[in-house]
Amino acid sequence: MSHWLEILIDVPVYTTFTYRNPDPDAVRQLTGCRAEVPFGSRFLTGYIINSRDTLPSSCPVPEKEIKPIKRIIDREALFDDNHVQLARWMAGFYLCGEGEALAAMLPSGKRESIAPGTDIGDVEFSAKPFTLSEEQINAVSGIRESGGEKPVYLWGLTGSGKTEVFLQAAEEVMAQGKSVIYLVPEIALTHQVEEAVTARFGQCAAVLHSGLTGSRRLSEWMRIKRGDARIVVGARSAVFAPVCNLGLIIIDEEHDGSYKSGATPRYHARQIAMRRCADAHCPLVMGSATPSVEAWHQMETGSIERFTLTARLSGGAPPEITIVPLGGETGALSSRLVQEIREAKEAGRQSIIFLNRRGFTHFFRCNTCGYEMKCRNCSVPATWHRKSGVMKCHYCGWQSPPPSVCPECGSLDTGYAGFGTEFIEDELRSHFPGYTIQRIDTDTLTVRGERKKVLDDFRNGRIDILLGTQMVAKGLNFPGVRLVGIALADTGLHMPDFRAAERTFALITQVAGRAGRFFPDGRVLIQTWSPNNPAIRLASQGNIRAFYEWEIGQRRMLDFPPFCRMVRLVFRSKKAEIALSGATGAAQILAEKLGNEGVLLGPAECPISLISGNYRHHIILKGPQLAPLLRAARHFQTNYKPLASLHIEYDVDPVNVL
DNA sequence: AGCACGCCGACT
DNA sequence: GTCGGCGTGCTC
Repeated sequence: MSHWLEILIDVPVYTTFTYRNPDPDAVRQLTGCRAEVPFGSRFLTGYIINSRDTLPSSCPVPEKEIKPIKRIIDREALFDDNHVQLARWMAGFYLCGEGEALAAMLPSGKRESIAPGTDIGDVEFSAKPFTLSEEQINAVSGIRESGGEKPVYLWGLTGSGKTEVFLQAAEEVMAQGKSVIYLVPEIALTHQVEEAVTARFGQCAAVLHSGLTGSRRLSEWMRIKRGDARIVVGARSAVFAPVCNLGLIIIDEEHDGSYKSGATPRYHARQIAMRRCADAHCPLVMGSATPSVEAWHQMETGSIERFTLTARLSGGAPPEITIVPLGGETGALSSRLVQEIREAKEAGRQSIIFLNRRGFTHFFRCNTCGYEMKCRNCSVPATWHRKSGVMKCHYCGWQSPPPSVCPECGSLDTGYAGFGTEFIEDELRSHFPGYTIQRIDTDTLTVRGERKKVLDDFRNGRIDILLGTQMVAKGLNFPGVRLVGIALADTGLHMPDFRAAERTFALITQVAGRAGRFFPDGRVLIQTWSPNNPAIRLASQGNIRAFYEWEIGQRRMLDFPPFCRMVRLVFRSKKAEIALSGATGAAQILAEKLGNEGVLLGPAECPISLISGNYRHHIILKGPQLAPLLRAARHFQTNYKPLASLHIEYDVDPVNVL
């Protein structure tokens, strides 16, 4: 009966397209299905958002020139009007096309990049119903009573029992016939939560993340859509799960940066969750030991309800944390750290050594002329990987043989500096020849399932020292660990990014949480060049409140979030002049449109001015209210068409500004 | 985004 | 004389 189909397409244009329905008499629901459509000279996937008998007045094309769709892809609808409404809102909020927004929500959209992660963790909770502490009971009723009015936050250290509260709240909501979305930061952690959720809720659990194969993802999606699954565990994009009758969204490890999408549309799962929960009038609960500064500020000002969990349920005690100032030692491991590793082993216990930097050494430099080797395509140093014998770029993967003399001046007086995990591994082996030592980072893990084996070995005591990057920090719990050593706490500290302190603090606190969860004698050593830096000092004192007070003071003083909102525009081009002139021209238009409702910073080179051969300049719009910033950016976006060789990225509420 | 159309330099 | 560079405009 419907002759015309309104269709969204995943291209950066800001309109819907109208197509002819080749089979208007068929009785079949087309809205919510995908279709293959001719688009210019090619065929693309389109999303049917409406079907109607009269031609939409907005359609600029004469009736006879409207093309028919080629075929319908789906047998039953993938999405409904809620998704379309959400996509419309997202497109406005995140400055993208509606088709791009819808495509990002659906299981068949462009694949999100897969974050490197571990593929197994362990389960820190049992499947049985729990006996909850008083604090936990209060938190559960807080969630129940929040009724969607304001989000609830569970603030508590690792092991304080957040997960049990989440599961209890989920159970209550599901008992009322409603559905739950349970977000975790990365695929690695979905497995352990999935196991717990499946153990508790059986077949009504589903998983959704970009690591699943397309068909598996689609079948999980449809199970959820049909109401066969009522609790969904997943990473960022699971916030779009098509649950029937949404009753609760849980965001575990809320502070984690992977909730922010790194590609257009650059949405934040927390923002989407707030929107969905507000629409559904249902509770939103987040949890972390180290909340984002924004969330903390909202707790202080009362727009998020905080519940504090203090009890350490696993029977351990907070670890003793010691700062080891660097200097005066040769090598990467201080004698203090070496001594503590030995003592742990002699006590029959294990150590974890953490360093957030891969490779052997981070810099190659010439002591004569000051030359520093950089990636050819990116403005970042090339890292020496000794085992594979190459200099590598961690941004674009560029590789080059290591120079034997300075390529600039020919001097033989060259050296390496800035050690990585590979270097530490070497040093550990020479200090502890009889110990079993295992390194875990993206360089050592090539075979799928290898991580699980290494982590199982470690848990079962077959490894004395586990060494690695973030991978050893997130979500893992090992009963036998006595010592956690942070080889260098400073790595993220000096990044030219207003969140550097926040990230450093969170990372140290999270890593420290790996020690002493099951024994009262957990120890953490933090090696650093900056022992007096507030992020490091306060993390070592376990003084979380003091850190937020200090950091929020800094943000207030410098007028950064949460005291302002930001929209960032990145102009990139293979040609430096085009990136620069694009940004300069845009700045004029934007500044004029913005008026006095915000300030425009830049244009300036991005801190990482070249990535994969693209020169990058940016502009940051900053102001007390987001709406005027969005208006200015949207005005620019619609009225200004850049050269094809210039790419503009829009980032609303950016999480990093590199 | 991608792709075609269209107008100016070094090649069989 | 042509091949092909990438600037420009459009996609129902």
